[in-house]
Amino acid sequence: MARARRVTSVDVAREAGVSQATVSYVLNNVSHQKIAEETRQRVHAAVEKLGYTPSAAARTLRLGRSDIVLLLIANVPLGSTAIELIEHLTADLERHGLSVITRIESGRTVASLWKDLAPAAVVTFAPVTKENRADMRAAGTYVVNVWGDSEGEPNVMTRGQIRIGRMQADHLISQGHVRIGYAAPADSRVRAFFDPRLAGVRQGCADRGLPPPSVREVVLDAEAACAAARAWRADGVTAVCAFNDEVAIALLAGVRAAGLSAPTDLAVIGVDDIPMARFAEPPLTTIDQHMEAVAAELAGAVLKGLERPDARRSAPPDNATLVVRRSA
Amino acid sequence: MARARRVTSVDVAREAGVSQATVSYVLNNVSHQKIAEETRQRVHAAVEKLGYTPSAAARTLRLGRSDIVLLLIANVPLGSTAIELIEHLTADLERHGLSVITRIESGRTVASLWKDLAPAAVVTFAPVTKENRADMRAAGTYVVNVWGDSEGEPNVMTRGQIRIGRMQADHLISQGHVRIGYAAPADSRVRAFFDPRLAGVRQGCADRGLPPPSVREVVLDAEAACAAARAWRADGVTAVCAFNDEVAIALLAGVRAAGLSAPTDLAVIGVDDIPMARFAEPPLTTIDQHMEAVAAELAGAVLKGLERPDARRSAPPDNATLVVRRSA
DNA sequence: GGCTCGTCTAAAAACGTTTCAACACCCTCT
DNA sequence: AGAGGGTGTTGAAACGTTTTTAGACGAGCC
Repeated sequence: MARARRVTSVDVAREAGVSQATVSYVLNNVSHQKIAEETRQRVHAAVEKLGYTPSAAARTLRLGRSDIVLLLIANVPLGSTAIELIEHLTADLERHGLSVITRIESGRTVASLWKDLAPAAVVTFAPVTKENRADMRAAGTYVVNVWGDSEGEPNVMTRGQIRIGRMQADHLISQGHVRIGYAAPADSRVRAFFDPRLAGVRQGCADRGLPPPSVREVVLDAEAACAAARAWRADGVTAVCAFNDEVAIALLAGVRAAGLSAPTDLAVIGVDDIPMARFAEPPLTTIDQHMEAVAAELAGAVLKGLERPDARRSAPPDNATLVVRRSA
Repeated sequence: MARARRVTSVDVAREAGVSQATVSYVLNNVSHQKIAEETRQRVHAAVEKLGYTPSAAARTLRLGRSDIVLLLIANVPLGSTAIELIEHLTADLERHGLSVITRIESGRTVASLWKDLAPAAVVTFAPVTKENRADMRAAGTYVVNVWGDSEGEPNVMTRGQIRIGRMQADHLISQGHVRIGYAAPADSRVRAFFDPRLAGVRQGCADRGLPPPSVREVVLDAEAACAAARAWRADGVTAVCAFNDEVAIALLAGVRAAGLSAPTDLAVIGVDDIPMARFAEPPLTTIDQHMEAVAAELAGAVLKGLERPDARRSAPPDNATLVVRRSA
């Protein structure tokens, strides 16, 4: 038995007793073409009756562009926070007819995939070379920078991430700490988020007239973390902002290993509020990001870039909350 | 300035002095059509010279199927193990001209995305309804089941995951434990991997004539884990296989909270060897999965399903290693 | 009535592939 | 000498959209 032929727009046209062109006009809500209300109804009825779904391939071929938004993600573990962000972003854009697709990237294979998909937009959570970005733009793909500072190009997430660092610093300072440390991740793949957060901490210190934070890398290893804790103590640092909860937890382990205790000897604050933060010894004080707000901002940027009429860019003021436990 | 026109196969044909059909035959290595070696060379030279890349959209339109492999992932945190699996799978399939794309799925929107992409294959790390699977198959998409038991349909990963559970049990038994427990994850979204691993543990116990494992859910919460630890002790259980390292670490926290100590009162073994396993108190004994082997097996299944000529299915015998630390 | 004008619909031309059917050409066989 | 059978190549027809261009129709105006 032959595979059932696909329902095409010409079938719909026949069913509705109109031409293929009219079907297209109706379905795409073309503005420069007036369609009689009654015709419109008939077309929609036919679509419904036949169960018509347009062929994305044909559409892409004709338009030279698909309805796909490509999310490039670095090959780094994705915590529940990241997953949540992706999910909200997917849902938000889906609502506007855009299909979000993610690609875990380690190498330089972006180009070929991009050519294959001809996506409407690319969101870069992973590093993309400047020339790749230029190529994409030249071909009409809208590129949203999330990764790194992207050499002067605007970066949507930066502002929010600075605020996160700022909140960390503010909390520690409000507890009376004066000499602040910053625990950087050893994994360079997460620099994208690390830089702005550190900037936020710097800002926080500067605004209160405190010395800039003392930055150290904390490897996820007990001895290394222990050494770092000791070094900070030796510098007179009494509280540390950690890049995220994982780093914070490793550091807490180091603190214990050094025979010190948190928060009296060294206070520690993380970011993300991962499930395990509760089990840390002591339970970890941290910053909980509101991913639906972050996602909404990102989705807004994409829609604005695509010049969708319904793109309303609402800057979310409250994208994070402080969760006070016992470590700071 | 008008956007530069795309280089098409007709340009290549003109440059090489042959017809479009010939270009297509050469580039696709069509078997039923003989091509003179000299012509073949000319075509390749022209492709090179003009920098021709075929339009995936046109190809998809014509063939009704794209070169995309869609990875459906549950909206669950992806540890480095999972990321590694995805990366290897991507690389493996890329080598065969297939583009891997992942989709983080929480809802039922698979269908629309699938229709848009017309992927060659779908790999389900997330639940997909039976009828969705049937639809896809009917449309010619090859579906690789990874999630759950999929109602009798073959599942590529099951065998390997059973082996993981088996290894956990074997280690504990070799240490002299007789009454074994199984710490199940509270998150139902990971059942796909949970069921077969538990089956492996059951098998291990049965083969040595031991009673079946006592299964308890361990929520990622200190008190809950503490209660679970006590309950197991009360049942005479002396060692527990945890679904993964996170569960194991939570359980270890529970053991400490209960005033017990591992491994003397309760031995614990995990799966995955996540970075944090080293910091657990005591350092966690666990199973390290070899993701390149697992990915290779998965890639083999996909290629076999697509009937690619170069699909060689090598069953990897050694997909995991025991990492002995101090918790068991 | 003839004219323009506005509103609506339709025919047809792309978009860039793959593949069927046909065709030249040369060689061999009867 | 003509038929038959590979070889290597090609023209043209799909695939399912969107969009341009043109046309039909009725109404209003001189």
